[in-house]
Amino acid sequence: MNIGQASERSGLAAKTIRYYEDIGLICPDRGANGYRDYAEAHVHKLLFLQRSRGLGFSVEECRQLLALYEDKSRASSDVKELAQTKLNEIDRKIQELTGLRRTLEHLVHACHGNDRPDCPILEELSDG
Amino acid sequence: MNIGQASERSGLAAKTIRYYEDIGLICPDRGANGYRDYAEAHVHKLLFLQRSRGLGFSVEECRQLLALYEDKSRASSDVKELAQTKLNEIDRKIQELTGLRRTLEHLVHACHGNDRPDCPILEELSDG
DNA sequence: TATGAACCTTCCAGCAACTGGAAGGTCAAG
DNA sequence: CTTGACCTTCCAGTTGCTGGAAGGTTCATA
Repeated sequence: MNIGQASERSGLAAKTIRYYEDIGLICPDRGANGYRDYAEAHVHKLLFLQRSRGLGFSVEECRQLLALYEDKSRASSDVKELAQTKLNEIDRKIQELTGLRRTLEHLVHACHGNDRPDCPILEELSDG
Repeated sequence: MNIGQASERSGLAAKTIRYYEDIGLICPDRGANGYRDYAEAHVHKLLFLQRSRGLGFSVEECRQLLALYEDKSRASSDVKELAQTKLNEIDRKIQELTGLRRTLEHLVHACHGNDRPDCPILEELSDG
């Protein structure tokens, strides 16, 4: 199938699929007209990428996961380790954002938000 | 003062400060030797930037906040709106990450993580 | 006075992970 | 035969810096 359909099937933009090819993640055949030609296996791989990206793995991590996926002799502990690391990262991000949220909410609350120029948000940003 | 000290005082890397100058956020004087020369007011502005970036505002949003800060006739509601929008964004991000976290934790839990190749994480990524 | 370290300058390139657009080739329908 | 929807490649831009090269300045010390 052409890239348009592969895009529709995988949920990835055609541009993104070409980019993944550029960086060596996926390599479709080519038709006589030079068009890329995707088989089911390719779509499967694209979906794998779409899902793992959606889970917050970086493209490089996706490359590792894909390699593990295709390595029939892999140990599941390798995959688990990758996922656990990512889980920890996500936890850290959530904590950071939650802290931010608290501060910002506090500021928004303190600001009366009217026509007058005095503003606790700017004061805080200015004076720490 | 030179950029090195401005960097130390503001907590921003010298490179970052030069970058902020490139994009027109801050414009120090220059000494006879061509060195940048920062006054207290500049350091103040840099600290403002450092704090607002730390609160998750984009550089463009920081530019707006800075403009509001320097506009003596601004309304505090303008600032509050910006902060509220950012707060909503942060909320959305937290929710998204929390969803991710749940999924990933589920997968990590389901994977026995041993030497054998069968792995629920890869199965999920592969088959959705 | 010379020298060396520690500053400072500009410019160019690159990171992630795409996205947009230009310029052009191909294909199917009417 | 034309129109419009595809497809191709290539180049540039996004965000927010960061690293490095090549060179100028300043200051303390030998």
